[in-house]
Amino acid sequence: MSAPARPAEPILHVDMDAFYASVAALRDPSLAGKPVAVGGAGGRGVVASASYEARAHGVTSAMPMSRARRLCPKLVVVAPDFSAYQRVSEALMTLLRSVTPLVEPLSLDEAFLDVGGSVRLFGSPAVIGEELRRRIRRQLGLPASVGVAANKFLAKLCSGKAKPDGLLHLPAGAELEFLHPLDIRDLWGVGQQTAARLQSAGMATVGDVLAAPLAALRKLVGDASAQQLSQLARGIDVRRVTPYDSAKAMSAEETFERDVRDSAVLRRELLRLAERVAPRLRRAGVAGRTVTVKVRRADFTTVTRSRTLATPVDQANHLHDIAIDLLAAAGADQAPVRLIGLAASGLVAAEAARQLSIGDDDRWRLLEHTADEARERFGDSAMRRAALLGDGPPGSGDAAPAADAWRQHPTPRET
DNA sequence: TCTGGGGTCCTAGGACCC
DNA sequence: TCTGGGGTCCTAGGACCC
Repeated sequence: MSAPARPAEPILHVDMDAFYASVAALRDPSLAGKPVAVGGAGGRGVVASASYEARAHGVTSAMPMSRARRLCPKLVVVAPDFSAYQRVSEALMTLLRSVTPLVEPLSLDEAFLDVGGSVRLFGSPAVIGEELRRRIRRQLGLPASVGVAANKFLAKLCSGKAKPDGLLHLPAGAELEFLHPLDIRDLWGVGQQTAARLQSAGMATVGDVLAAPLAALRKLVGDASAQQLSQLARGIDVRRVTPYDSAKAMSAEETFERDVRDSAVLRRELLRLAERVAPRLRRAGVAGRTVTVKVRRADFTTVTRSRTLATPVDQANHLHDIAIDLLAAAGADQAPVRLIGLAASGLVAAEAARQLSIGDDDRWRLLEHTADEARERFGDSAMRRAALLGDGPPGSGDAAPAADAWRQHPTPRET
């Protein structure tokens, strides 16, 4: 008995349509058919997701909400609810995994599937794609689009062209004809800057990139991008569908409603950010070797300062101590600050980190571990630092003194 | 028009080692 | 006495993606 041949186009890209806006309409049916934008309603909010009715007025994601409202006066603005998206996402991924274990989530609402081994059970990739769309609609009540092609790049391109609520199958052999007339912005990795560079050299379509000598591309966009663009323009993409990839960094950041000059407020916000990042590190069982503070000034210039440690960290108090130093190094006291961020990267397994740590302060570890358990049981608001109690949202002005308790413990040494 | 938040990857320069 | 080249790590900045 011979196994069925692997189909020529085994890759699916499944992508929910206007995901956050669709979930909002599902929860509040009165929103159906209306122009809806999900995102920050504050002065500095941007659109995270717009319904197709809103898009008809020119509203797009990442657009400042103030501009979206001008473009579409009847726009209904809805605050994001990430726990709801998370629940829908988990149901979606479970549904996708019923077809193949080779599911690679790209974000909450999209994933690649390699269905090469599933065709005997479930039919051709296009048949599987249509069945998934039906089941997503029936079980989740939401529209999704699907691309079917020979590789990830082409499948994602197809799902984009199939939107909204459609499926596009690109048969093997038709790739070049399909790609040739597309805009350079359709190439993965070509954004505003790269597009401008390519255009300056007279390139407008994927066909133009295909015809360009590799050396010319290298001069325009650098070695790695040139190599990638050249391959993609030929419809070549050798990336495999990989079901699990460990995180490389974890971060949190906050844009203030009003620019902040008070460094005490900045230090307190760093504590709040450390309290968001540290539990996530521990939940994932990792610790960070490198800590980075990001400061965006009122004029939108962005400065980062980082430090790599001999001992990886996963405790908020350690993150905060290092962040305070980096904040000063970033010159945060020199101009009003618009945004502040904190990241842990160079993640290593926490067990390995423990063995590296010298003179570990066990009481702090116990304290944070206890806090983790309380959060697991009662939710994230269960445990809060005394220094942060009574705080309003960032930028609301009330400045509590920094907690002295934070200073009373050793900080991991630098390399 | 006035620009969120969470990520990944690339580039370039300098330190350091062999 | 002056000068190599490659490899790796670290830092800073930036482009891009959803």
